[in-house]
Parts: sequence; C-alpha cells; structure tokens
Amino acid sequence: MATSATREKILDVAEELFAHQGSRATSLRAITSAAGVNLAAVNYHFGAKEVLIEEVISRRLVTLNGQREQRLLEVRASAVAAGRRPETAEVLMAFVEPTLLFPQSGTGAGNFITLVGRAMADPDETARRIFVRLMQPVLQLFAELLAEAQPELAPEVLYWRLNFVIGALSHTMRGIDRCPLPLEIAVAKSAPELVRLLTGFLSAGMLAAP
Amino acid sequence: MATSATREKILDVAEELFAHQGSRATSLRAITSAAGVNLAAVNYHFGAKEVLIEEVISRRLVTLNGQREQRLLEVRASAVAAGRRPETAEVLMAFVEPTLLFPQSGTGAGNFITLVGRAMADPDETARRIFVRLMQPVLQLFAELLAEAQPELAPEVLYWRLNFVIGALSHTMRGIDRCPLPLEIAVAKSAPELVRLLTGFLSAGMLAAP
DNA sequence: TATTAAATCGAACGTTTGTTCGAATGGGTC
DNA sequence: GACCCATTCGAACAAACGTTCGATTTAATA
Repeated sequence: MATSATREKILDVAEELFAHQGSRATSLRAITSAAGVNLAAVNYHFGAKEVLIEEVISRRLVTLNGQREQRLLEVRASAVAAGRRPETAEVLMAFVEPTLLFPQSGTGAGNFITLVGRAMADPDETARRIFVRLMQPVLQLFAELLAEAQPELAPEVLYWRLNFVIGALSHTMRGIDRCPLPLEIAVAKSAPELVRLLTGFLSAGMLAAP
Repeated sequence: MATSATREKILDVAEELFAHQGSRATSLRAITSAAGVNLAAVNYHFGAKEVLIEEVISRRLVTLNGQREQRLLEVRASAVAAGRRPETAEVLMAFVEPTLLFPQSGTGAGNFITLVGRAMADPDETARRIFVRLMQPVLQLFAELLAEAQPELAPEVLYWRLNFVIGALSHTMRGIDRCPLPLEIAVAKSAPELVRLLTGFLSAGMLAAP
C-alpha cells in the first residue's frame, strides 16, 4: 500500500512542478491534471498538500544525505587511520560530489536538485522547515569535519565560510539545468566538470588567510 | 502625485512583508491592514499587485546598482590611470561592500537586502523577471572587470566562478538579519566584518588555480 | 459468483485571492 | 459658498484554492 502507481505519479509530477514554480505556486489541480489522476487522489493518498511537499522532499533527500554522510565518514576514517587531519578539499568533495552528480541517479532526480536548491532560500516556512530538519545532522557532520581540517580557524570565521560554501552550492544546484545568470559568456558544463570547478573554488576560499 | 503618504506606507510595509514571507505568499489585505490603509488603495496607486512588486524592488535597487556601478567604474579608472590591470580583490570589494552595507542606509533597507537575496532564488517568474532585468547592466560590468583582472581565465571558468560569487553573496544577503544556518557554532557578525570575511573568501576562490 | 476493502471519481464545500466600481470625503480654487 | 479633482472607502465580484463527502468502480478473496 505504501507504493501505488497513482501515488508515485503524483510524487513525480509534483517534484517537477515544485522545482520549476515552487510548492506554493503549484496547485493540486495543476499536479493532478498533469499526472492524469483525480483531484481527490492527493488528499486520499497524502491527507494534505503539506504532507505531499514533505514526502517529495524526504523521498530522495534521505538517500542523498545518506550518500553524503557515508562519504564524510569515509574521509574522517581514512584520516584517523593515517594519523592525520582530514584535508579541506576532500571534505568539500565528499559533500559536493554526491550532490551535483545526483541528477544522474535517475529520472526526475535533476528536478529534485533544483527543488532542494530553492528550498534553502524559500521564504515559505512549510518547505524550509521540513528541509532544515532533514539536513541538520549531515550539515552538523560537515561543519565538524571542516573544523577538524582547519582547527586553527576561529569558530565564527568557520561558520560564515560554511555559509559561503552552502550559498555557492545551492545557487549552482538551482541553475544546474539552465544557466543561472543571463550573461553572454554563459556556458554549460558537464556535471563532473562542475564538481571540479566548484570544489576548487571553495577549497581556495576555505583555506584563505583569515 | 508621484509621492503620497499612503503610497509610501504601502511600499514600506510591502517591502517588509515580502522580505519575510515572499511576494506571492503576501496578500494585499495583509499589506493594507498592516499599513492602516484601505484595500483598494493598492490598485488605485499601483494598478496591480505585480506593479507594486516591481516598484518595491526598483525603488531601492536603482540606488544600490548606481553605487555598485560607480565603485566598479572607479576601480577600472584607477587601474587604467596607473597602467595596470584591476585587482580581483578590489573588483569584488566594489560589488560586495555597497551590498552588505546597504542595510545601514536607512530604515527598511535591511528588509530590502533580504528581499533581493531571495528574489535571485525565487521560482516565481514575476519577481525574478523584474529583478534580472534591473541587474543585467551592472552584472555585465562586474563580469567584464573580473575578466580584466584575470584575462588568463577561460571564459567558462570565469562564468561559473562568477556564479559561485553570486550564490555566496545572495545567501549572505538572505541571512543578514538572522543566522542562515541553524548550527551550534552560529555567530553574528557586524556588517563591515562580514564584508571582509566574504571578499577574502571570494578573492581566494577567484584566484585559485583552474 | 458473492463479498469486501481499497481506490477512484464527480461534485460541491467554505475561504481567500486580486480586482472593480460607485459613493463618500477631503482640501484647494474660482 | 460652490465647484472640482484627487483620494479614500465599503462592498461586492469572479476565479482559484485546499479540502471533504458520498457514490462508483476495481480487484482480490472466499
């Protein structure tokens, strides 16, 4: 019962529409008509629109955060095994790479990354509350590892640099399917190339003299 | 006629509510009741909600972009006068400093910075279309000066690094009144200190080996 | 085939939304 | 004091929203 064809179709269509118009601007009628199901199906399968939003986010975010956590713990483990500190570059890579490569993990996964990139800046409490709650643990681990990589960095400097990292990453996530800035020099890049560009940029920023 | 007390009050209240809930989630009734004016006053003074949104954004953004453009042109002029290339750090400073110090320019200016930081990530076409149109010229100049500072950088690398800069800056703008990430190490910083932290981070990122 | 529970459907509910309109109000000018 | 134009006001409009409900269909079980 947890998985029905109608239920899955609603989730897929909602994910796509939420990604491109936001959850608030997307009506249940737009979702159900695009999915070819009855309007009442949403409330039958989910109970309320807010629950649907939560399920769209958590459905894939749990997987993504699992990948990020595993990569981060691997970085920590190999550093401990070698009796050294984790390197800033590999910590960043462990968080960024699963994120930007996630769109290749399946149909609709690209929409999800756009959606998450926007949830971080969403003024709507509904979406952001759900999102923050799911992100908190892995974000905490990410912050800890960055601190272990640069123990000499003052906590407040680390905090703000972490914000700059999250800002650059989320902006990249939002524009992963279309160029985020409308400039003449706009050029699309492959996902692996983007990973290299972004982690290089962020590593240099994190390692800058404070 | 261009400035009436009612008109200004509507703009101020709308700016505050838009900043904290988004323009789409803010109803005209919420604005007019908070402003203590009649509901019909909005359509009398602005014609439509979309025009009000546009006016809220453009009212201060024209000023802010003027400051940014002046600073950028000064950087270029002094570089030309000295027969050298502009430095990446001073180009970044010319764009970032007016932005993050703008909240001190008057009552409500802080709300505006939050608002603009969100407009950049807004899925709603209305707000983003207005915003992009107003930002395009100064963004173009910003990109040109960064290219002049690092002529050896490949255009596509420059483009994406510019996106990372905009992402980090807009995320900082969104969280300027409250800590953006809910972490234990969260610490507030004064605006000038934030400017120094951000430009230091971004300079290192821009100057990283490609 | 008869029974039963899950699933789908059409239709309506009450709110809230942006917008419109004619009447009422307000000073400033002849 | 009479007139006038800008402004304000109360009231209503149609449309769109999330949600609810009873009837109907579907599919599996006995």
